Amino acid sequence: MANTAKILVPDAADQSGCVDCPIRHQSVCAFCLPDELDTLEQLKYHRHYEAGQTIIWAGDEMNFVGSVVNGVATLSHTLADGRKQMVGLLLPSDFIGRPGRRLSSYDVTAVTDVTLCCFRRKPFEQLISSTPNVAERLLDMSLDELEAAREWMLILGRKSAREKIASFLTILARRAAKAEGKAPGGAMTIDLPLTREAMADYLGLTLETVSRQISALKNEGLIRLGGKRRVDIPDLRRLVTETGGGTDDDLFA
Amino acid sequence: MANTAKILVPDAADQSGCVDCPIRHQSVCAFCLPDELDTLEQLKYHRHYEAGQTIIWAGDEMNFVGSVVNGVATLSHTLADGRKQMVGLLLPSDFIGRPGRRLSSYDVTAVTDVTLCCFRRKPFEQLISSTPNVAERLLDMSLDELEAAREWMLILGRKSAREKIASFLTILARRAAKAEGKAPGGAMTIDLPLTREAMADYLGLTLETVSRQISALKNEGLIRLGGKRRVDIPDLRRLVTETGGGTDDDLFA
DNA sequence: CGATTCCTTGAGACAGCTCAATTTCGGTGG
DNA sequence: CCACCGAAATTGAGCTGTCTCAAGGAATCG
Repeated sequence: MANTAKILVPDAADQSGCVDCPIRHQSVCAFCLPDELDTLEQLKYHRHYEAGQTIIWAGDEMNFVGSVVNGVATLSHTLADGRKQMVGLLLPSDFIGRPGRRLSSYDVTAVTDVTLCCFRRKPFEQLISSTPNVAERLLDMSLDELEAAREWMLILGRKSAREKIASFLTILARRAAKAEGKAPGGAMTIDLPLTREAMADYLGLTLETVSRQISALKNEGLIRLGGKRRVDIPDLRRLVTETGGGTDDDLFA
Repeated sequence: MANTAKILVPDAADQSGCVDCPIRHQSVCAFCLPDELDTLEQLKYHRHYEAGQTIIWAGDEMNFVGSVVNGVATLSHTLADGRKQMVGLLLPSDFIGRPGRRLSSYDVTAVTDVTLCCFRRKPFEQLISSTPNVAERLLDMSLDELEAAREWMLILGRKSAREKIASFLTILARRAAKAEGKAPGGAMTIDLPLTREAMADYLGLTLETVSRQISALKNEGLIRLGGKRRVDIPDLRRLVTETGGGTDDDLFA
């Protein structure tokens, strides 16, 4: 059930080559040479999931690995009593799955419609051994994720609710700027990919507290809301001031 | 200053070969063949730090990477106002530093006397390219650390103080058992490598709350204390019950 | 055995949680 | 285009777990 990808629409990317792939230069294949790309092209296949669908349950067998091509997905831990903590926010080019692991350690959920570029796990494991460029890129991506996780730990362990929200918005703003190839700063508008509840699961808060803090930032003019999901940041620098510090300090260093 | 390793005593391990190294089969060199070990042997050198010494400050230049041979070290983030969150607990065989990164992202501190087996960064980076066995092991270790960080995020974000303490003790017990090659379970005794304050920094609590929760577990007979640092766990299963669940569930699966 | 560091315990304050209405947004069908 | 509906978000009031501030007590080291 969990692995049953729903075909939403015929996918142009399935036909077109890796060369035109939107995540070509950020994903696990970023370092690949043209002939290596040809090999990948043989092995890859796309899967589609609707917003809200569970891609994999924690503990389920996972016979593929892959990259997010479009959309947003989350990794999360759930306790027996229902408490939930998000542990990964997967944007386009992020990698799902672990070579050498048969069972998923997390619940993986599509929060928007999602397209994955997948490889069956076994062939991909061979690929890693035979293609140093893939292994090297995967190591680098994993170390980036580890750093992000550790920054996140600082937020979870030591920041106030207000600082958590400010930090989260700043992270999104920075990622959005990077994705668009701009430098973050000044005035920006971001689209929240997550509901208040999902933000709460990200930040270790309740959805009510998230809502209250967002309202507070709004009332103080640090942000403006357009609908529920659109956030205007008139001055990113001022928002960063509210994060309590951390890596974000270097944002404008 | 930060990189000035203090020589405590002449070190036998400096003379003896990698073959006799206590972390030979867990560390980054675990997969190396005998001839590869010879190469490493040429490059490696040992450093010693006293308990309490800072090995590297966040932002400092780090011209080496290395493995913990003896002792315990921590990685931590510190905010401008002094709030601190530990983000890594490094035991023997754990790796310090990131290939390709010139500056340290964390404060690295020796909490006991520590011996590191080091490589200068540049040669090590070449080593990774030329020795797939090292690269592969490093990837695997990094992914293990990422999983540990994500488990830790669940603890930080969603668990109560009592559950945090129980989780922490359970993690230590499991690691200790693994290091001794035993299966965790039944009655165990562990040595806390950390002060109450360091435990608080690990768990995102204050030292007073840590102390109170440890006292509570003691008064309920879930643990016994021998001195400040020795903890008797009469029945690990019962302690696991108090962790609130998570990965620890599978401990006896 | 004295000193220092670490730990424990207490009392009061407060941030964030819980429970409970409303309100707003965004989509859907008339 | 408008009225309606359900999901998501907001806001309020009271509670509770953890923090803060403060005082004393134990372990470890010279």
